[in-house]
Amino acid sequence: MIDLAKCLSSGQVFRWREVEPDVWEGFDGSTRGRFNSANFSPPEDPHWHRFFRLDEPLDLQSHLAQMCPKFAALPRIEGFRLLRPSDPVESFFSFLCTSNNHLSRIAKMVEFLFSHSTDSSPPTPSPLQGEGVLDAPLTSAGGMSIPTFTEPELRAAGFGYRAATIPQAAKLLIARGGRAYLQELRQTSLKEVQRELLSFPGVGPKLTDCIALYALHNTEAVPVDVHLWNGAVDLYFPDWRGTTLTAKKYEAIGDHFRTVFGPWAGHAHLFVYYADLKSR
DNA sequence: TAGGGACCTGCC
DNA sequence: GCAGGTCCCT
Repeated sequence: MIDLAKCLSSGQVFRWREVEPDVWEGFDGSTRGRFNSANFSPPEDPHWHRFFRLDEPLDLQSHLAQMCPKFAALPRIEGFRLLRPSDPVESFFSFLCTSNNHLSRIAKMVEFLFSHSTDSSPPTPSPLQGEGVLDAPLTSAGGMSIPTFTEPELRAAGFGYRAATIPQAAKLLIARGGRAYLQELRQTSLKEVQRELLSFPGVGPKLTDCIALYALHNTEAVPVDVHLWNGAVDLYFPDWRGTTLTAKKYEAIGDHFRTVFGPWAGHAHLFVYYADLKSR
């Protein structure tokens, strides 16, 4: 059993809305979805099979608890799963919107970036169709473009100080090969990925690991935000209670998760993160 | 290395 | 005031 609402509203993906009670609508890349969250079972389609990671244990939390007794102390989070978004460009820019930000505003910003770039929307002229746009034009063949808005446009749309970094990051991404560059990074070690992503403006250690985990499917990545910090301190680093997160500690937390959970570190992080998110 | 402050906007 | 950080400067 998958808790669809929990999965889609937990900050892994940002393009889904509950359009009426128990009905969730949104996009993964250029693929549209409309699902009922009451008694949800994913469609047989290979696309959604990958998105919901159905080749992985259904009771993920128990699977992880077997690797770590302390992890078993977490409250039960029913039906929760790590998602596997298909389009690295979508995830890349989505997480660029998340720094020091709230879920509700993130969703609006992500919608602004991508609302014109899916094959279901009418091919109205938009800044996305300007120069620098990669991949297919906005046709029924699908394929999402790279957002190439300018800073004033994003300022006007309420992006705040991220209005400066997002166009810069887009330029750099395009210069490095765009979507193909990100897809190549899927075959690259986490260390190397971190080095690459950290060189983007507006991308620090936390966003680096978010992009590694969700855009690149590197499940060794452990994004340490305030919630994961709280949870990790409670669970594994009680001596650090009352101290602040530094670069050293950031690294140590990720290393600990990787030591204990190996390639399931990213999955484990999600439960620790979510448990703290809901407890405060 | 660690600590402190600014930064857009919106909600508590 | 502070938030699901980053960047810049002591």
